Amino acid sequence: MNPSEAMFSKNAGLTGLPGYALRRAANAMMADLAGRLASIDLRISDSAVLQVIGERTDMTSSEIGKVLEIQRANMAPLLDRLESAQLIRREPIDRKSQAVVLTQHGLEQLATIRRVVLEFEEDLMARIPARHRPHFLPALRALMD
Amino acid sequence: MNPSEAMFSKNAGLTGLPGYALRRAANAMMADLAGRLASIDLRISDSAVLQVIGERTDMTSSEIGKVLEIQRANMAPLLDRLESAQLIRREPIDRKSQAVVLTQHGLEQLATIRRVVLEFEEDLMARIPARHRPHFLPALRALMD
DNA sequence: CCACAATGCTATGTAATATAGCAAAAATAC
DNA sequence: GTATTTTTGCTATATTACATAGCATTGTGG
Repeated sequence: MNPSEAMFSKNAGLTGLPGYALRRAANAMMADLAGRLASIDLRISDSAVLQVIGERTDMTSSEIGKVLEIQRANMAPLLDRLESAQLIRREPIDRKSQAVVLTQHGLEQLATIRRVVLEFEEDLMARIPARHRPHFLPALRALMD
Repeated sequence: MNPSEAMFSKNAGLTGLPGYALRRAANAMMADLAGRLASIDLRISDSAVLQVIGERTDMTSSEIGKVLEIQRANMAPLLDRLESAQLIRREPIDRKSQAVVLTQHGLEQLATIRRVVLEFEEDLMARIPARHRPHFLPALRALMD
């Protein structure tokens, strides 16, 4: 079934449309992941930030933002939150920039995050029938730019 | 590349994770569609509601909500907005329920919506490499429930 | 008939994302 | 080396989707 078939057949409703299905699947996935992260008091975007600064210790706020497509304006309160929770520290690089680095507690939480996220990702893939599975990520990446 | 490979290789960053890629793809898609619908002053969820009541003229607010997974509480302001825009009317069924029906203007807008959405869906599918394309919707539907 | 469920709704909160603007510092162009 | 432009980090605020709690009324099944 292609989009125009889906639009004019009332069988599947809007769920026959890939764009609509994409939205619904993403919502369900986000709710699932948010639930899993709630137990460690983190939001989805918090965990994404912690994951990227887990690799490098010299990333600035705007670099993190570029990687995750989070705008500078939104990074500020996000990092404030992580700093209040003692998960990160801001360390001056020069008089303008600052590195965002994990604290000890942040490093410990990151281990948990990695476990939770990995399990989540595996559960997600497991729900996709095997023959479609290898095509899923490549298709998404084509849509991401 | 499977999730655990992706989590511990810094090549792809988080975009190697299907869940993260799903979120990013959905965001990009939503922004695109929202932009296309902005020209006719509609939100994505507005257009979804108009599309479902285009098929039947006897749906109540809560039935629409069930189909689209929009909660009753959120249907009220949404329908208010569509009613102010003269796109729908609420017609009493009994003293409790009411049918949500398209006005003449709503019917005209629906034609535009269908055109815009169909074009959007086709553009979306066109961005996915052909070999992955047939697997995309089935995979998403497996994740939706 | 009466307990229970459904309907439509208000009020409110949360999360992700967006825009506009700003001061200071750094990078660059000349 | 000074001048212009860009970058950085930030505040304030708005938008959109979605969530929870509660409520009065009405319909329905035992």
